[in-house]
Amino acid sequence: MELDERKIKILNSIIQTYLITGEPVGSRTISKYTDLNLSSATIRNEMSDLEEMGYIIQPHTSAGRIPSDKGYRFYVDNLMKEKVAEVDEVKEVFLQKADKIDRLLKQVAKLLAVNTNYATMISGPQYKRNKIKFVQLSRVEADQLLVVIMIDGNIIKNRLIQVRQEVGEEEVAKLNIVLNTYLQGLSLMEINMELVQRMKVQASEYQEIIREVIDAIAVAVQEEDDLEIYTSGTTNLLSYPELNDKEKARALISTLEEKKELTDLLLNAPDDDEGEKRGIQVYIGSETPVTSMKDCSIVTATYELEEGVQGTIGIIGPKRMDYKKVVGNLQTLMNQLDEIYKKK
Amino acid sequence: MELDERKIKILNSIIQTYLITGEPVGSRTISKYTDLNLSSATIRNEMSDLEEMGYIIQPHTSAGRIPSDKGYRFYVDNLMKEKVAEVDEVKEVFLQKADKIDRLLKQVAKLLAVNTNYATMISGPQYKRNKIKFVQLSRVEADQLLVVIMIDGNIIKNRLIQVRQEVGEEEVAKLNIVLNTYLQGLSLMEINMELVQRMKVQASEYQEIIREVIDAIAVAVQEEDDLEIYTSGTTNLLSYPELNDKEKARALISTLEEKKELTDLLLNAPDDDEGEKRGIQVYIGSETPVTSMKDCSIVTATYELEEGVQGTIGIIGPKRMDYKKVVGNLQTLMNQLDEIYKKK
DNA sequence: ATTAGCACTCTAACACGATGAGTGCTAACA
DNA sequence: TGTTAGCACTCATCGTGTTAGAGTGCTAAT
Repeated sequence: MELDERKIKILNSIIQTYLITGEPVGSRTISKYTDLNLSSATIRNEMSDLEEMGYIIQPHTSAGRIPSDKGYRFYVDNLMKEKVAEVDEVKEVFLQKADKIDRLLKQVAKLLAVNTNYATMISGPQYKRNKIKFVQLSRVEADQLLVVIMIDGNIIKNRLIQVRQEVGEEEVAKLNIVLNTYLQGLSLMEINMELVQRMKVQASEYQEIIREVIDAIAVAVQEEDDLEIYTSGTTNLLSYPELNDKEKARALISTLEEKKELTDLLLNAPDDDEGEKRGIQVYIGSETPVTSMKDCSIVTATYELEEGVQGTIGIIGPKRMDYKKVVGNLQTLMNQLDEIYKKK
Repeated sequence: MELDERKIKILNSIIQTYLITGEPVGSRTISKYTDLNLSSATIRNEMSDLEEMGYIIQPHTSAGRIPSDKGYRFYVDNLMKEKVAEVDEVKEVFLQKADKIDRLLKQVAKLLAVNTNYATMISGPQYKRNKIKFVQLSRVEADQLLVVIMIDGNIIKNRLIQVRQEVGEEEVAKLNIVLNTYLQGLSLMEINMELVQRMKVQASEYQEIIREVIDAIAVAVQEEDDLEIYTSGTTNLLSYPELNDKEKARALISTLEEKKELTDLLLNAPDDDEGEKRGIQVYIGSETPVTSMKDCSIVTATYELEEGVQGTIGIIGPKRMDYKKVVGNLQTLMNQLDEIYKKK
């Protein structure tokens, strides 16, 4: 059987209506509120076909139809014309220029959650590919040093290290010079053992400290489990009747709170492909890798602050989420980010 | 009417039973499972009295009784003998010695949530009374400086500042000396204008930078809105039937997510009074200052890591929460904290 | 190919009665 | 005077039966 023009129109109608009402839609509704001028009986036949083809589902014998995952997928891929989003507020928020990046991310998450009325999550940027801007060693106590590492993108990490031998101010100053001469401008991957050896030679009796510092840098920069994920609006999900199985809702919000499971989702996001849809990905129902979200849909987008500093934003809602709006929102958000961070 | 020995025993029985079952308890249950050897009829009379006195409530005519807020209050104040908690795991967690304090707090929150099956919240420590351990100024770009501030308790704050005039490495070194000579060992309150003036004189043409740095310190140290609050186990609350009004549950979890409203609760916690109950506070039902938690009880405790570095932990559960266990848990937790941080 | 009409199915909503837990009251008892 | 047995009463809960309405699938007519 083929998906002809008319079937597509009907399918679109069904999905549109369902997105708004959240209730199964019947043949009569479609017949009345479409410009096709067909009787409900005809629609019924078409719907029967659509069901057979797997685009829609009947929850029970005498109910209307609701879109299946396949139906939503078709909608997202072919029928949806993106809305130009009305998120001008975004700009406002960014102009406050939150200096600390995590605060910014929290704001974005919240803004999106309020705007869309879905749950949002956002992962902090990954630094791995980044270069060390400078390293600063300071003496706290005789046997305690503070390492401050600044990475491209003005991200600052601190690390406190204990050393066995005592060090004085002058040595610290000397070490600072060594460290910066060798490390500045390097990414973590570029720090190899040969380099470390050379540094150790330079540091003469303070080899151990060099080793400690390198370790600290590695930990601070890599810090896989430091992947911060901020969520917002999780309780929005409680207001969608299709998710009101209590146990499921609980599991869902729990995953959002735990955050562990979300990492996969956010890290495996596709790269920014710079096309119209720039790294925007839609998971529908069982397409998502997280089991507790089988009844939801997730839209993710990859943002990039500066070269190589990138993270992911995700929006979680019911399968009948307003895909247009969500995608639109994300798109403008990405643009805003570009505008502010890249053109700066 | 007086609350005699027998009435107290009965009240205690009712509360105990209700804590376990979560269902209204009837006269017959008490008569059977108490060593008072009284018939249900007698119990009924007594219960009638207790109701009149306001300690218990009848949800509807033909149901058993449940404790009122007043009843719980009496229980907490007079009847409860604290359980010695079985939170030896706490020690384990602490020994991992999470170097970053916020990670530690998250762990504690989670541990408590898992242990008690209630929701927990924990506020990061307040630094206000703390002394500056050292200040470190570093040159990032010609017109961009990084201020690293370390406070007692090894808490590190970073601040990036823009300056109008350009500064070279030597000036930064000089400024560092000035800053540390004047500021080391001072608390924010002790930095007065006179001191700032003296520093400015020393810094000669770099007065502006001194001002900027002081500002940065003030912001970084004070940072009221930076009060981090971590929550955990919020979804635990969904499993208590008495909180399953959907709208209420939503509001409740929402407050926990928003965190704004929690600040009052956590900041106004009473000081550590070093007695047996060391700063542990119990809010029952309508006693709490947060409206969405009218149907819950909250237990808060104040912890202190080092002199002056203190914050608050809160546990939120249904009114029939296991007060003994919660208070016990918090108490051992406090002790552990003391042991590890103070005796060090 | 489309449509009107009809029989059929299924859910949601409501009423009804049975059940049982629990109470309050009264009268008898120690 | 305190305690208890007994009984009538209340009320939430649960299962059942009924009804209304929405929606379908099929068939026959257009």
